[in-house]
Amino acid sequence: MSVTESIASTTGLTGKDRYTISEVAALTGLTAHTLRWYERIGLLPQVDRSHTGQRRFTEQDLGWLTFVGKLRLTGMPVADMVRYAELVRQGDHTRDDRRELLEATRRDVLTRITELQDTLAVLDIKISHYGTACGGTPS
Amino acid sequence: MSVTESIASTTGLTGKDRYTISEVAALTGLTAHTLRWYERIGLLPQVDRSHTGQRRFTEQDLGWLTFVGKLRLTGMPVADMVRYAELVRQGDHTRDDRRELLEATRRDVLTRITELQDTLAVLDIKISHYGTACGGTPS
DNA sequence: TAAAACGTTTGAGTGCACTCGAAGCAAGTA
DNA sequence: TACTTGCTTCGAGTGCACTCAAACGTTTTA
Repeated sequence: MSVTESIASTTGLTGKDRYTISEVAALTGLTAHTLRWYERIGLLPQVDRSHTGQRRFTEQDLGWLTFVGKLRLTGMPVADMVRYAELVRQGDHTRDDRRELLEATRRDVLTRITELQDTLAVLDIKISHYGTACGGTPS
Repeated sequence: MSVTESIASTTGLTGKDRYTISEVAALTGLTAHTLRWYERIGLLPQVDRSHTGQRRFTEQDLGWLTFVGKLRLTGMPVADMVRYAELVRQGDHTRDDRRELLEATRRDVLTRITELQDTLAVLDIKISHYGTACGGTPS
């Protein structure tokens, strides 16, 4: 979604409606290899093809990839993301499952934020020890 | 450090000063295999041995493992943790390097927290869409 | 038209962080 | 004494998420 928006906002247009694999690689930071792999495992829906069989990504695909990128940052396993993608493909009757999956993910993210803040506190303590000339062993 | 402290606070003693590998496994959640592997790669300092050659972990070791656990949560590669452990072993003249390493890690952690909060916002938007009966495709 | 740049597929390889198995020794228990 | 449990080492295996190679087809530029 945000990639789509940024294209729209920086070009003043809706943007092209078809992107080659190398364009998408440049936009997302993923490699072409990874994009093909994502499609193969079902993390990307069936990508449109040109008349010669080359991939042509839509803005929807870009939006989905941006979201997947965020999920990846949470440490969600690819298999779970594939599961979510499958639910989306299966249509409207999976809405409850999807919401639940997202809520579980949300809880995980909150936990991870807490863990990281905890770690941050430990790091600050250690760094402050180094800052002063206290000479303690950092264990 | 916190493991040591919690032992001290729950037993009212300083705690034993030597722990078997299975005790440490139970305390840290790591497997005995992993603990041996940590020592082998230099992530743990040389662990003391009993007269029969069995490992006897000290409270210092426990504290170090707790810290390593925190670093692991940040996604720091094991190789970097080994590097830090080496600096500690090399003594006081590596203090500056160590502080710098910790400060770089601190910056990484802050970045990751920001990323996660960003992801949280996206999740909240999506969840709110599911919460209301808006029927939009989540892409 | 020729060359380069980019695309396709399948299947195999890589790097990380464990994780396990096998073979064997040592201490404690019935 | 026999059994159980736990320890040792070494090297191989696992699961994840890519990552690459090979062989070939297509599109664009000079």
